[in-house]
Amino acid sequence: MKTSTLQDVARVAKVSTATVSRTLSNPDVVSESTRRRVSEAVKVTGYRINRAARNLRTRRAHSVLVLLPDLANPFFSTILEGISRILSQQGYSMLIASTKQVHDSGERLIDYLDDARADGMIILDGWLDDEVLQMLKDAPQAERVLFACEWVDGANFPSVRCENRQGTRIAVNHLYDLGHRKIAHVTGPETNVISNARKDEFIAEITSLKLALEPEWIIPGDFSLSAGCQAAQAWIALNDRPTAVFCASDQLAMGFIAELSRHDIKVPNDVSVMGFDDIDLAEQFIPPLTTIKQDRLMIGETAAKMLMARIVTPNEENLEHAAVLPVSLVIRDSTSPPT
Amino acid sequence: MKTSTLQDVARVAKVSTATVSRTLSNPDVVSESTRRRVSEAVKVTGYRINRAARNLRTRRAHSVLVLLPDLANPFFSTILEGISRILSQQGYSMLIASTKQVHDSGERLIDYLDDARADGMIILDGWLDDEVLQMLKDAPQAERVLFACEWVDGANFPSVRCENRQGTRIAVNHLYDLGHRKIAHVTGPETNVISNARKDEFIAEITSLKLALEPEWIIPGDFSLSAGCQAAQAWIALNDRPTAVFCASDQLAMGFIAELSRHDIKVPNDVSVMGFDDIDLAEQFIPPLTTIKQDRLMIGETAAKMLMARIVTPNEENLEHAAVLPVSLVIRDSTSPPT
DNA sequence: CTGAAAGCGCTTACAG
DNA sequence: CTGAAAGCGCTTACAG
Repeated sequence: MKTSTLQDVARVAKVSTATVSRTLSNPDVVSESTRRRVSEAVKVTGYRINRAARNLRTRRAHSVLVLLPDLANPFFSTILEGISRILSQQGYSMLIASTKQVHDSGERLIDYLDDARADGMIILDGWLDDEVLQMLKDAPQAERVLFACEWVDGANFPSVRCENRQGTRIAVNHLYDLGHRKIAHVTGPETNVISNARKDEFIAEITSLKLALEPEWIIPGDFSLSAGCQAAQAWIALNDRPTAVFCASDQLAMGFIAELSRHDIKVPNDVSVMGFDDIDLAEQFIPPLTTIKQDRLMIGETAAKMLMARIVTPNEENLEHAAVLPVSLVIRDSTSPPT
Repeated sequence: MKTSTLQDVARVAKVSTATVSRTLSNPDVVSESTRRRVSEAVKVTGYRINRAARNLRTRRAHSVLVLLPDLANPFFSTILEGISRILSQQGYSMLIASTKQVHDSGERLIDYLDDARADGMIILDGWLDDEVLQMLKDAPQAERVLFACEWVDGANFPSVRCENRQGTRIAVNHLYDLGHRKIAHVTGPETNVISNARKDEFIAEITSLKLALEPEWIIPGDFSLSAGCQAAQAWIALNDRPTAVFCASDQLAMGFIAELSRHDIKVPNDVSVMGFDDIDLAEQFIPPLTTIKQDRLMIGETAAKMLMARIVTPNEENLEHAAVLPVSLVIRDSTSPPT
């Protein structure tokens, strides 16, 4: 049972391959009777288009690369779901790679675009080497590279992100409204744009609320569970402990709380803790986590739509260049008035 | 800056395209001096192979589809990492799709193989329709379809899975050794092969240990957090509550514990609870979860290696057909002797 | 509305 | 060791 080609269909339908091709991709331009004959022939032969051939001919890979920092990070799964939904609607496939593996295999990221494996890429990694970044920036394909969640200050890549600063203000004000006046912040990684946006806005908002802010109340972290544990130790060691802690990610908050619980410190009774992201587990955590929700499905869908627009109509004038999506406060049980 | 082709390289190196192609794919067959000239020309022209062209010519997609039930499920991320590692070593790309999206887009799963989008597929979804399954089974491409974690009773697909039955015995005996004599089981989905393997073995082991087993002690679930919550309510409602509960997944166990904590029932003081899988969060959960660890990285790597062997040498006689990987007991804080 | 023909960029027998 | 040539399976101007 060899797979049949356009030729086979053409022979059975007694038309040219050109006509079969048209019937399949643009049925309106052929006559009713031709359309019927071709569909019949397609059915009889069990024809499936050969995408490798179509890709070569149309100079399109019909696929998009999604670059993750780390495949094992569950933060990204819902974003992938959103991306994949849009791509698959448009007949595109989703290729996945992690930065580390691309690097280890000796490839350059730009190769994916150059060698016709992908028509564009969505980068979810804020940790690209300057060298890699420079290479992307200089390439003519740069306009088919889009950042989601992360972005690059100074570079002109299209991007999708959430309202990091507004989310931070909402978080601080939630704690303030509960009555907290001494609020600490556990940051994400020092050199990360998201992390810095949240940290800067945290400081700005604390200042504008005229609250005290000791330098030790900004506790350095890196978005991970284990950094959250370490941050908790730092908080425990403080003489003058803030009554509330705003963590730059849910994972940080969970690690923070887990470590506190090992020291018999109760959340929210002894200290209020909140996160950022609203990952799936935030709701099931004990206590369920108060956090700032990012709509990750929408981030994924928006990123895919913006990229597809650039792929399909590359020279369009008014392409959306940046989307900043709203966030919302989700109040659960890890925050309460200070006691 | 148009991308250059083999032709361009050939022109610069003053050889034929055939020679350039050989130099790139099989350097040993060309002369030293040719090799130098060609590499030089490749550098000068910035040549990148066009994979669409190569794929068409070699009748290989150089990519593998990984099918997930649900992109948003973090259980799979480490498996993907393992798969991707092996694929990328061999110059293959990883395509990701979810069963639902394939279905919604009106495609058939087998199309991915038929239309030259993928050379093989790894299925991580145990929920395929009978119809879809039948179509895969009958297809000549069936030998390039491999199941991982999940498998299909009766069908002859190659598969990779962990020692579900042995893991279950280890779990039951861990609880038994702690002194528990009344042990409940929260199952996975009713029609799932993994779930049933674990349930059947649970019953067998309880029986062989000559322990009591009331019908209500087998609590139906479906691997999810929320099913775990419901199972906890069922357990709470029992007159004669088992002192230990073996859950068929970590997510179930976490939901179970979360719900108990809402009712002020302490784990492990009031009841011991353990899971299965050892997902990333098991360690950070409160209390850290005792569980049976599946090495998901190894599952992914093994699956990819087995599939690649079938793709590269399809007619090999002694291809490995099934791999069953070991599991191990990870003792943390959610289990203790009964009080 | 339809067909003949060129060509996308490679690889690979075949011949030398 | 190397080259000329065919061909993978499509799509798309061009001509009618």
